[in-house]
Amino acid sequence: MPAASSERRLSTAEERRETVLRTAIGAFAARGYYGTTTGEVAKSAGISQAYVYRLFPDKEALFLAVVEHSFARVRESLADGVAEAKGSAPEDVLYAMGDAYAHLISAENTLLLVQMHAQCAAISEPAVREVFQRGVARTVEYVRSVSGGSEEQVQQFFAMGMLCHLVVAAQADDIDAPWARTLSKGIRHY
Amino acid sequence: MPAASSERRLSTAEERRETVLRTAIGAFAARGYYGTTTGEVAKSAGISQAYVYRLFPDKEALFLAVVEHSFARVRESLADGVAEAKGSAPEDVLYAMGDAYAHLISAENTLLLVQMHAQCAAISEPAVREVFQRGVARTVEYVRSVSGGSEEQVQQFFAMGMLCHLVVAAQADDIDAPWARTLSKGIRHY
DNA sequence: CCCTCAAGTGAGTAATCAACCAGCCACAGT
DNA sequence: ACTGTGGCTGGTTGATTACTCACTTGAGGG
Repeated sequence: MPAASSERRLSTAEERRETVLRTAIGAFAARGYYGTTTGEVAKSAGISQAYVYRLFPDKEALFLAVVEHSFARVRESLADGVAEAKGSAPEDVLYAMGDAYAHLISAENTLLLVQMHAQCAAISEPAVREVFQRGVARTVEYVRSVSGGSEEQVQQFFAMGMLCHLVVAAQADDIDAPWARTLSKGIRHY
Repeated sequence: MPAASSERRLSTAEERRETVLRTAIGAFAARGYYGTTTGEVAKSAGISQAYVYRLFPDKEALFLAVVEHSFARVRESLADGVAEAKGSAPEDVLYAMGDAYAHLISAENTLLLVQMHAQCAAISEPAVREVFQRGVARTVEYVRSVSGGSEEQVQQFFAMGMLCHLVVAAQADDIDAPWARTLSKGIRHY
């Protein structure tokens, strides 16, 4: 397919790389860095396993790209949230971002899962740790700057985000028990 | 098998099982369920890989035992904290438990790491999810009952706990940057 | 019609994994 | 001294893994 009208045309190899990236999020979401095979990634992208290695130098580079991509998507969605904030007070902006995040993780919960797995892999994979740190750093600074919230408010925002991870992993919102209700109280999910 | 003289004496096989359990925490802490081999577990316990399979039916059962054990240790340490609380108001008790937890994860940070990995493995391993749910449930109910805190207070307690996971994974307390200070603010570490 | 070149694959390889088995060895009971 | 038993291991297996390479296919240009 020739470039036709689009000016910023990617080469087809780069297109492939991007589709692999998108589908690989779904693959890594289930069992993380160690538990996901390059064969599964290939299958989810509809290409041969060998071709994964033409597009990415190795499994690690692939995973790093996936992690970076998912951090970027999260920040995008936070930005969408800001646009819908009811006011410009920190509380309004933070609330709107929380809402946007809640929408995101119910629409594409794979992003949430990849972030969890990245956090785990960061423990003993230095390259993952570096990317993870940068991702967290950028997100924290973004939230701080766009909301103008205090240190405590920003910290609280991320503490609630982490609580979401726990709620999802323990499937607390599918369970009707006091402990589950206590953990998920006030956490919106759509 | 005769009980010999001591009634409280464990059979040596069960002793072994317990030492394997303790050392396996360290092994799984690094790379989690999928990334840790039974050979590594054996090495950390100083036994042969084959003997791991005499003590535990399979890798999954071993990991489940490790997860359960680490949840139990966490609750133990929370209980220790309660004993040192300055008063009996929910705030006092919760603060004391937070302090005990902070001590625990700096003395044996492998526990924290195993909990993180269990949380990740819970996503796609039903057996792990079950054990993880039970562990979280018991801990939440323990914190609630012993502190007498409100739903919000208990939730807040666990949100801060989860924030600790993030801080550890991102090594935020080793980093001198605004984002890192914002995340770790008020989180005690010894 | 042939050449080129990039996209894409089938069939491997060497390494590693969980799990198993046959048996060694120290020691307790007789 | 003989024997059984439980703790423990070396050696192995079949499956799976990350990664490689020789090869095919198809489009475009001269």
